[in-house]
Amino acid sequence: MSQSFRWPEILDIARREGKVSVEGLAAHFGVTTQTIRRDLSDLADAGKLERVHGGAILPSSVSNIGYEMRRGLYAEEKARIAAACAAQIPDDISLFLNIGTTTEAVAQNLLHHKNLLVVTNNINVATILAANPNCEIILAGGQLRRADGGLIGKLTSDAVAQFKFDLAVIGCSAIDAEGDMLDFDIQEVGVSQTIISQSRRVFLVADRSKFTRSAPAKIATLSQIDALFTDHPLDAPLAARCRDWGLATHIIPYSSTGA
Amino acid sequence: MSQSFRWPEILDIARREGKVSVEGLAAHFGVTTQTIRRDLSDLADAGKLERVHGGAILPSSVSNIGYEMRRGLYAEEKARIAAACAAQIPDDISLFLNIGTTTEAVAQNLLHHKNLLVVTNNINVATILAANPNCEIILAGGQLRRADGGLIGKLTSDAVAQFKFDLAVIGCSAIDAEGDMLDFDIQEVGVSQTIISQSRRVFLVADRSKFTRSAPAKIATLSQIDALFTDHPLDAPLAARCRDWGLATHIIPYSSTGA
DNA sequence: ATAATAATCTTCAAAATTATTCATTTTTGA
DNA sequence: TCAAAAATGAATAATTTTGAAGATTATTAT
Repeated sequence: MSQSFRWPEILDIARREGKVSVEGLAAHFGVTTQTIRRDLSDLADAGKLERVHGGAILPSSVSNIGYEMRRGLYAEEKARIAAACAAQIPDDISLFLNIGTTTEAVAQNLLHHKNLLVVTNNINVATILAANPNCEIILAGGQLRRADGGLIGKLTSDAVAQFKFDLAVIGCSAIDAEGDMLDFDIQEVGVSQTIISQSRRVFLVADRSKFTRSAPAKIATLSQIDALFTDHPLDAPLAARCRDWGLATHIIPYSSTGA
Repeated sequence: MSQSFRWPEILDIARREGKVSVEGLAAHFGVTTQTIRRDLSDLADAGKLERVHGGAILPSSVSNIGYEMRRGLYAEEKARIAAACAAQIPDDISLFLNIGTTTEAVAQNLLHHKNLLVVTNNINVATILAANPNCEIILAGGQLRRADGGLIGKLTSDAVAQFKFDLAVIGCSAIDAEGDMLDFDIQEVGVSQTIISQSRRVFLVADRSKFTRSAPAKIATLSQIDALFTDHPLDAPLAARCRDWGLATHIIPYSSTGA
């Protein structure tokens, strides 16, 4: 079985898109679907791809696909929340950005900030902010979670504990009616708690979906947070609590003309 | 078999496009397809290309190291060195991979290894190996060096010091005639020394250019290394020393047929 | 569960690519 | 200049790849 001309390009597309379709490749190369099927089964035999009905996927990317899809949920909302949050972040500070697609969106909006010292446990945040030459980036160590590029574990907490931040921007998996911030992963909770304890101010970014979900592990209560950025007004009881706690709530509705 | 004046240009096109076609080259050079076929099979015999129906593509070890690195100096040598090194790495071990394009190429060749615990201070290595579901990845923390995605500094050394590795694969900026490994960045030297001290075995990967350069900071001597992977035979005096030290030297010449 | 639809596998002939051989042209070294 | 060596092009046979048609299997909708 010799190789084909198309193999490297098919693999390239697969690595970029996470998947390839028989139809799409046939159109792309101008050959019949039959030929593409032969290519894909050869590549699958070689262990480079995994065959599925209608195409092929990367052998590993099963978990990554979930992440890419999750990234799409409420993407517009996240972008607006992130822009509003970034607008409240001054230059010349030390800043922590933790795991989460919304914090990644915040990083995207910090590309023109000056003189930031950014610490993060999110490999994507580091990659995004590398494009900003006016900020120093420190990556906390830890075990890599493929699902979202997060770094977690004792190593992470230890690293975070060595800093003191002017500001931390964090996310969470869920917020319940009592105003408790929750997460799925107990290891991530430990890291988040360390972050909060090491930060002078804390911003929480959370799209509306977080208020209707639940998760098992408690990170902290909203009373420990300085500002909340979200896209939908809070229920009246929770809003009242937040007022009592002195929490600044920034509501950026989906329809608003964002910054 | 002497070489043709077309060879360098064919390789140049191949590196740029990833592939070359018999028809295209025949038109480009104004010769018959027959002549181009002879060129391509010569280049394939020399291991510089891989023949496919209708043309040729880069050898797989070269093509999957990515466009950016392919453009670099001694890119193919690095790819071959990396493939040979990865072939000597068993499954089921704890492994450290440090900064360097060659170690990144090694990571590329570890995508089908099983049950590895990989620790790295190279953000690119983490990204590459994330595609291997059969290995756990731990990123050492530290300050991000944009130039190469390396993580360096005290945070990095501290993180590394918490592990003990079955094997470490490291690179260096230069190797001098006395057999000393040298580097440009003093912070990176500290990390490398910690790595060596925490590893049961150490592999050094270094293309030929490292033997003709110099750098200010000393990492260690080759006597502390277990195996060296390079692409060009060592000078007689240095080779003699390495023999005395019991260093296993793997010479993978440019013309060899890659793994 | 069953039918309908889509995707895949199998087989085979047509088309394209390649290897082989040999004559011709070009280069090289005395 | 000449002869030997190398490179090229052309013709043919051998091989490989491709697309098409029908049978089989998987997925989806009712």
